[in-house]
Amino acid sequence: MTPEEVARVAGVSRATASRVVNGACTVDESLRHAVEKAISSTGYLPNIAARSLVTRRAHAIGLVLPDERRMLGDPHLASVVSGVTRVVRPLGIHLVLMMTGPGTREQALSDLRRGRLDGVILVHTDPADPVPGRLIAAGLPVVLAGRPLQPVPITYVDVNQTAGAALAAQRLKSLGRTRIATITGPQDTPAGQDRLAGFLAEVPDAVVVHGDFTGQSGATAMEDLISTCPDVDGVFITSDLMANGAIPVLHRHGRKVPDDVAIVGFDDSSAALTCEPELTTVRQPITDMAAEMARQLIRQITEDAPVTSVIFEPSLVIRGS
Amino acid sequence: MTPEEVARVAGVSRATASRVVNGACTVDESLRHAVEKAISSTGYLPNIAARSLVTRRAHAIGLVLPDERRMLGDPHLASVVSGVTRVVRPLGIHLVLMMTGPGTREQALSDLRRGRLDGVILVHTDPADPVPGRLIAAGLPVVLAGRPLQPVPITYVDVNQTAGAALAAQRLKSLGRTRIATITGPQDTPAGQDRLAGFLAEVPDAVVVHGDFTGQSGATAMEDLISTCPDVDGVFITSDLMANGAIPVLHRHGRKVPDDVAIVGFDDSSAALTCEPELTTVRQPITDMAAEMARQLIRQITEDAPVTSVIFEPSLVIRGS
DNA sequence: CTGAAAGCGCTTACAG
DNA sequence: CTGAAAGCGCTTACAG
Repeated sequence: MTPEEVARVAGVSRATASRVVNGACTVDESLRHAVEKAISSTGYLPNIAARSLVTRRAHAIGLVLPDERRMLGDPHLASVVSGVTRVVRPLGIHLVLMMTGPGTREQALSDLRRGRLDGVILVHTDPADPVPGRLIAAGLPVVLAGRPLQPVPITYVDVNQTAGAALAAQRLKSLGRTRIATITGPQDTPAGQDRLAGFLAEVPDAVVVHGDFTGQSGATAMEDLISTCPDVDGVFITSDLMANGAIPVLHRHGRKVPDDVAIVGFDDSSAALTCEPELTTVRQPITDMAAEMARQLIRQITEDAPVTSVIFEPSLVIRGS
Repeated sequence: MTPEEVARVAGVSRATASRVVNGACTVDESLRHAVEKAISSTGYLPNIAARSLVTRRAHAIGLVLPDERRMLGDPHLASVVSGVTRVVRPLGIHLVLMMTGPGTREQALSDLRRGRLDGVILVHTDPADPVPGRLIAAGLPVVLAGRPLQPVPITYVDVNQTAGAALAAQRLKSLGRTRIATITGPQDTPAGQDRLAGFLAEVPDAVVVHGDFTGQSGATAMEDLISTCPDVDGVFITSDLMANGAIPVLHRHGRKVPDDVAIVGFDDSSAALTCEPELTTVRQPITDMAAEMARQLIRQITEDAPVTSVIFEPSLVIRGS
């Protein structure tokens, strides 16, 4: 269990034992072998705190999420965690989850500074939040999930929102729909803006009703839409969650999906499968995107890489709507 | 930034500075004041790795989740994280998320042993998984989310599943329903078993159809139920997710909810609100339960508390179904 | 109540 | 290639 023990059993010094543990290539083959044997026979596990103290690396990254209210019912969380875990786990890096609460936005910053965290991934950050700016100013490793509202020099990964919206438009048009509408996301977010702009570029005369990505807002927006534009026959609903709320409203008004009204969603989250019928939607590869965020963050930590952005291409998943 | 600096500015020794930082009560008031001033003027933040090295405490706990496939679409994750965060954050304890992947179940155990984690909360552990047993055997701090299938001496927190099922039964009976059924959860889990047993205790002649808590299984089970028992007028669906899948099937068969068939779910997760109509359901206070798990775990870590179990009472949330 | 000193378990120049 | 030694930043008996 103790490093001295390992060294003694292997007949070498502690320094050599340490070198073997850390995979240094400047160790004689026979000594390396002896040490490896000693390690497995003693069941030795190096103490991370001691290592961190000298290497100045915590081997932990933070995933900073919005508050509980905004996360509840969010179908992405598990996928994001899964994607980050996939790259972080093999490296022995811990993923620490920080859900924003009242007065705790500075926690990540402080953890970074005191060496408890090597970097952070920021999800759904409020544009008014000063913390990201301070992280960048301090030169600390940080990656954003999604393009920031203001163009700041920060690494982020996103899906090509505009292209996704175009995919939805093309689908609706190829179905021969002529009275087309869209239910938007919040217009103070890049995703909300881009999905609308991308759609209007393809369907300039689309009817626009505003939502905020939640199921509740999808239902309300659909009520609006039906009364404003009763002959609507195709709608691009810019999140699966909103589609989930909107489709029952159509049913209640006696419209069949997709016969009377065709629907295309956005996300391809688990919410797409709880729609009835199952939702045709624009797929965002969330898990892969999360994995890429982790990779970018680790690059920044280990080799202070330049600021970049990586954009994934969306695809259309055709189901029953 | 460095502890020497703080000590020098305050005109005391490093030991005294350290005592103030750690809130020792054996420090003269005036010195304490000087140190506090020096800390804030220098912006000093103690290094956690160094502290961990000597206190042998990582100030981090693990939340061990099932694999991605089982977590996808799980509406509880955000609530659990939120509840744990609520107690852990003020204590400066990190929450590290470990999503089980192939060949990684031992990670938590190894982290615990090498002092990277002070304890773990295990969620939805596979009954066949040997890891929990080894954790207990090693005397490591661990808390289970939900009663274990086999009675093992381990601390857990759960909801009173039987009482919850009884609540559902009483609701259906009070509505005057006479042809009552239930869609069960997996019968190899305590929750699945208890919700069925509790319901049958109240409605011995209930029709029983099996599900596995997923939306997909809810839909399938409801198809079965309608053909087996076309005059059913009330059903206890033992998870909100299953209800989410089952209700559209009823609509498709022309049954109105709740007029023709009344539905009671279980969980009161976000899935209850995406049902149409909104779901009447048995509420499990997941966030409070998660907070309690964290508290129990911390007690074990700091004072090796005895094994206990704490059971929360469910309540009925009446909505539109 | 306070300070000098030892020690927690590692890594890594520095000699050899 | 290898080992003796210093040092990472803390805490905590131990004297005083």
